[in-house]
Amino acid sequence: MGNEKKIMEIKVLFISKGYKFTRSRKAMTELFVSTQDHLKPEDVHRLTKDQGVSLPTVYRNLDLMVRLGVIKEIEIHHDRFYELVLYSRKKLHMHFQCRICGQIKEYSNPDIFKSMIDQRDYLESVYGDDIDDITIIMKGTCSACKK
Amino acid sequence: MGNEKKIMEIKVLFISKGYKFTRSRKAMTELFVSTQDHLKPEDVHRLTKDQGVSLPTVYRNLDLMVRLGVIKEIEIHHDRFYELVLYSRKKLHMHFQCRICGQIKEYSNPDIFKSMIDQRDYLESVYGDDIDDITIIMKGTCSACKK
DNA sequence: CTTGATGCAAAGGATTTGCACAAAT
DNA sequence: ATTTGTGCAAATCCTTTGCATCAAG
Repeated sequence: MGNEKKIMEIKVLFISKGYKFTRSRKAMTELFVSTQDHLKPEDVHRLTKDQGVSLPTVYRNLDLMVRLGVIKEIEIHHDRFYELVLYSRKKLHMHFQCRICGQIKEYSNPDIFKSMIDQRDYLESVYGDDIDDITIIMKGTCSACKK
Repeated sequence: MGNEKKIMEIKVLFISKGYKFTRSRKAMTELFVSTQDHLKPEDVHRLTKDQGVSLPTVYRNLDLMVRLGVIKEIEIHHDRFYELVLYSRKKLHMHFQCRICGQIKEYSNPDIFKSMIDQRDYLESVYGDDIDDITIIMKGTCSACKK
């Protein structure tokens, strides 16, 4: 799906829930749609402040976009990161952070995903809980830093 | 293994790495050995301050105990929790937090653990990274709150 | 127009640090 | 005796909030 179409759909989502699609929200939406990176609040601010977005507004809209299901928050090593999830259709996120270079990458392997879903179903039946979100954070040494 | 023996082994670990086994570290060690709970820094402080442990010291020693591998930190919903891991022998931690009551519980199911280890080995071979730690955080509605 | 959103500045809360003193080896 | 650890108070950092103003629908 093209970025323009995604942005338009997110705009409609905001409006359908009674929120305005303001200049700030447009700038943040465009940012998340156009990057694969995991962004900290300060990153979002750095990349949108030339469009007049203040830091409190970044925080307020990150919260809102999480509640709307546009982006997802993950916490690693005392930092918050946000990434677009609206089009990921999966409720399962698997990240790897290298202890040396600090870089975060996402593992998205269909076989593993399928296996994790099976495991979720099994855990639900064993413990009786409803599980609606799974975040997996792995740490270690990345292939580049191993050399 | 008895708690006394664990405490003694942790004491030896501190000393073998050149750290002193002070009153504060003893109090914190005894606390973690004697509870199954996931404790926040403020919890640790509340439960040790009558033994004269200050909040900065709690933070300093939590960091140290993580580095020594005595305890592990997990971050959920903007909170830090710590738990004893020295005797858990597993490098895999699976937690569930209920969105309603906020309670955290640990899933420790041997079948799932074995399956996750297999998946880790597979991911290492596919991506070429060394994975030494896996934290899984699941969210949803717990069996008690579902009723 | 009307309501919600924003910027600014200030407040808040958790975590960290400087330093003189205390305590463990 | 020597070196590390600690308490206290203050500083720092990230995040949130109050409020007057602005702008989207």
